[in-house]
Amino acid sequence: MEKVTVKQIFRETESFLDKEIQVSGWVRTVRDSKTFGFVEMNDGSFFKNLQIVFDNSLANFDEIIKYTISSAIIVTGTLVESPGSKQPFELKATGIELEGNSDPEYPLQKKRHTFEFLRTIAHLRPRSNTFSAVFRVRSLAAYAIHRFFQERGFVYVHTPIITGSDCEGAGEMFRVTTLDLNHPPRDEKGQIDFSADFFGRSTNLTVSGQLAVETYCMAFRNVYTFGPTFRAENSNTPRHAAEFWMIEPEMAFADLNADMELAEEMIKYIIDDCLANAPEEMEFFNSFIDNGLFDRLINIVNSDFAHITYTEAIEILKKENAGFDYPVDWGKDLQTEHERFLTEKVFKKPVFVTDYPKTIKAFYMRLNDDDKTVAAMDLLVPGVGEIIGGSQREERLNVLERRMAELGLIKEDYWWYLDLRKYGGTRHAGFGLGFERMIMYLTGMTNIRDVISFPRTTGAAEF
RNA sequence: UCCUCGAUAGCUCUAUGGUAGAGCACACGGCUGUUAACCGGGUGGUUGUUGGUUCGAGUCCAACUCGGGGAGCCA
Repeated sequence: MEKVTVKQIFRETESFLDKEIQVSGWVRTVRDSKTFGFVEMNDGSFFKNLQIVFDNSLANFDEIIKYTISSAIIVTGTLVESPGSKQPFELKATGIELEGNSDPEYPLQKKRHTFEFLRTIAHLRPRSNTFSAVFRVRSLAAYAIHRFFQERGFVYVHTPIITGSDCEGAGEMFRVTTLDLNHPPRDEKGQIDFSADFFGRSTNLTVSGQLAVETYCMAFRNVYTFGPTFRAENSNTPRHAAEFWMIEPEMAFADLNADMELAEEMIKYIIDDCLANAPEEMEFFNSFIDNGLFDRLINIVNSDFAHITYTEAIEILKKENAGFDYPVDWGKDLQTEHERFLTEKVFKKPVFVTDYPKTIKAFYMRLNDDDKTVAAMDLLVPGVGEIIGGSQREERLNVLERRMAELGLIKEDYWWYLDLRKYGGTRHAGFGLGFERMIMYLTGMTNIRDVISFPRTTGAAEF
């Protein structure tokens, strides 16, 4: 007898109709009557459940009607067209075996739970509809991202998780150490002596693979990283986690315009791919999580992203004067309320904001001819805000060294980074995409804790 | 870190300062095509913790703990 998955049954129904098959999975609910009953079963291969019909001709009928939610079962039977309107077919069971019982205290009920409660049972929540859909889409989106870059000849580079450079400059870092924290070795000044540490120096978890991937960019032309990053920021919001995944492409012989073209193409590719390959999940999100989701995503795919410079953005915001809590002034960074106003009220679609003042951006961003702004871009999207930050990098050694000096950075710490400008440096550009923020945008989920399997946030690392 | 809201049965939530409640889950009974099945009766409580006000506190006050939302920072 052929063992099949629920996904196969849904995708190739014709080849299984009126045939005897075997399926296995977990009970979602049992509805029983005096002489017959229904088991709703999910086998993990597919978002939707399979309805199984059984009656008291089965020897273990009395046990089956008592199966608890999430019991593991193996079912044999014939796939038939269903008289019910809620499903096209059902499995008429000739045998149902209990593989593993589920304790009656199983905490997931059939009714709705709050996401807050489900976070406390992060080991069980993938069995719920919402999380089944979220993590299936997360997997597909990751694959789509790899395919997008691989199809374009980008080389996937694994940059280190443990980094010896304490100069990535993207936020607070987690220290990595094997020193005895109760009795750390001290130098003559009484400072902790990290030369006695495992790596012979102070090390941290990476906050960005960008500087490292730039080195491979100068060898492979077009490259990308896709891996975990860590920020020890004490920020407690629905959009921040201490451990999250980031995609960072980097292109040689490319300027800021090419960078933005790549970002726009990538966003559209991921959306298209998930709509095509996870239609049931996306339908679920549109119906139960975010009613405007399809309209928004289709609008993104079909529209050209807007482009404005930071200076133009400031002019628009000053003219609109929409009662902002924070003042709008050239030289100050855009606040969340300003970003959302631009993308949600002014443009009503994704918008690239470019050419920020050099004083509010990182040292490696390429200085524009006006000597005041840098070739940086942020992509703002309705609902989420900033989803991508990128720039053309400063390839001119003397300008880069001058910028570092202005910001008080020590040249010797960046010796290998500066070497790239000495040995055949070229224009190059890249960006960073927060993977979880992309998933939030794709699914309509509003809390980052609900798109990471086991989220790590300030004060929370259960599981 | 700051501001703000919240914490009552396993879950989701009601309860004017005066007897602790419902739906779901769970166990039991009923029902010949159910659809988060339905119907019946049943089990289930240190009201987050500590202290205070009061004849009397789930309810009012204070601190703490945990959680949500907003802000800062960012992806």
